Amino acid sequence: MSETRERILEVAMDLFISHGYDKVSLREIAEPLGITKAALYYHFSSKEDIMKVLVQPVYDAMAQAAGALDEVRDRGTWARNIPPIIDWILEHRRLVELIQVNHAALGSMVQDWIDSELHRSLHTRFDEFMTDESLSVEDRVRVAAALGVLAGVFSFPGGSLRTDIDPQVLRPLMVQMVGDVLGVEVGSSALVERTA
Amino acid sequence: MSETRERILEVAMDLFISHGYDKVSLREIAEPLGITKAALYYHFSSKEDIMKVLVQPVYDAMAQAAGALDEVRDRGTWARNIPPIIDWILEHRRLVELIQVNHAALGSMVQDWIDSELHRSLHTRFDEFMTDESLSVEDRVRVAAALGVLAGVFSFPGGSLRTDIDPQVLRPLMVQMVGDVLGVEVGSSALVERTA
DNA sequence: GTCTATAGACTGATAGAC
DNA sequence: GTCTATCAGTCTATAGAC
Repeated sequence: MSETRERILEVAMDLFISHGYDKVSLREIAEPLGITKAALYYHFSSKEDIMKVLVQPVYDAMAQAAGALDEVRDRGTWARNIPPIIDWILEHRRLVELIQVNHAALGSMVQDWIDSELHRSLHTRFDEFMTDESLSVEDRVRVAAALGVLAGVFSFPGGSLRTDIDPQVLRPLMVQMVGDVLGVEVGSSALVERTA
Repeated sequence: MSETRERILEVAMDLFISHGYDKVSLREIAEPLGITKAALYYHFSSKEDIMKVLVQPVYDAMAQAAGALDEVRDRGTWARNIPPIIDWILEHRRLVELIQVNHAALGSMVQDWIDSELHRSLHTRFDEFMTDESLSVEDRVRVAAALGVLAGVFSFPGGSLRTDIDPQVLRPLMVQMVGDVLGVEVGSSALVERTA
């Protein structure tokens, strides 16, 4: 892959996080790279395309995670799949930030993407889960809250948590907290369901 | 307060949540009200002013909460103050959504507001908290995660949780989950203390 | 691969009539 | 309080030279 293309993605990632997708112009992305905005169109078909390429890994990961969680919907299964998810998040902190900050911008983009590709099935799957009457309200709310924990750690005002804290310290804490919220033991080795 | 002004705020709230602040034009706000965008400027000094008026209650509430939490920084104190916060959130779900969705847009606005008013002290207070070395990393992370729980319940993809679930059902669940994350008992005893 | 130049559209905001 | 008309600015995207 082209060297310039990579650098465009890096600069775009930084600016989309710090200023937000909508506020960033193509001129602002091109300038620090020493090129003009017109040159960007050689590497990407549109501004939205840049964002799409950036967040693609997230949807890939979500599709994979959703697939794993699809078959059995009990807390034990969730618990088993959580540590890898947390690892993924810790390795892609910037990506989590990108999505968190650009909630609104991504919202309208996904509306368009949803008509094609796997986004449709992914969106449907999450929606089905949250409206699945065979699951208790408590279970569904707790899953949403667990995702809130994972996202919240990186979106706290001030941002000091994002940068200052060692991932090695953060990981066991996150595992513990998600376990607390889901009401299950999510040990690195032992996976014992906590019967309430 | 003017009737039209109220209706402008309602329409703006809806649109800012569903499409995002940046994507909503003044024309789109005025049209459903049967007026032109120029008329908006009689009621508000700018587009940003509309947003500012909408989110003002949040900062007021945050300032109040921060004041209460300022004096004693132990988990017991946090626990005692959580139920009222949850009540506030449940009564202002739309407002939480508004902030959640427009993270990026609000970010750059707050940058400007911070030079004046109480926003500066509020921002400083949160930042101090998160970098306070006298608190353990675990405590700080858990507080951030607890906020993630509160926000996460309302920002889950699909939005079914936002609308479908009865606040009366949600409240004890949220109290329980925040307690789980903070590692404290936020039981019914604390609820009784609450002044309705 | 990158440039200059420009099209084409939309936006927030203001001026002034009623 | 609301209107019409308009300004000045910004943006994405394209055309075509090099």
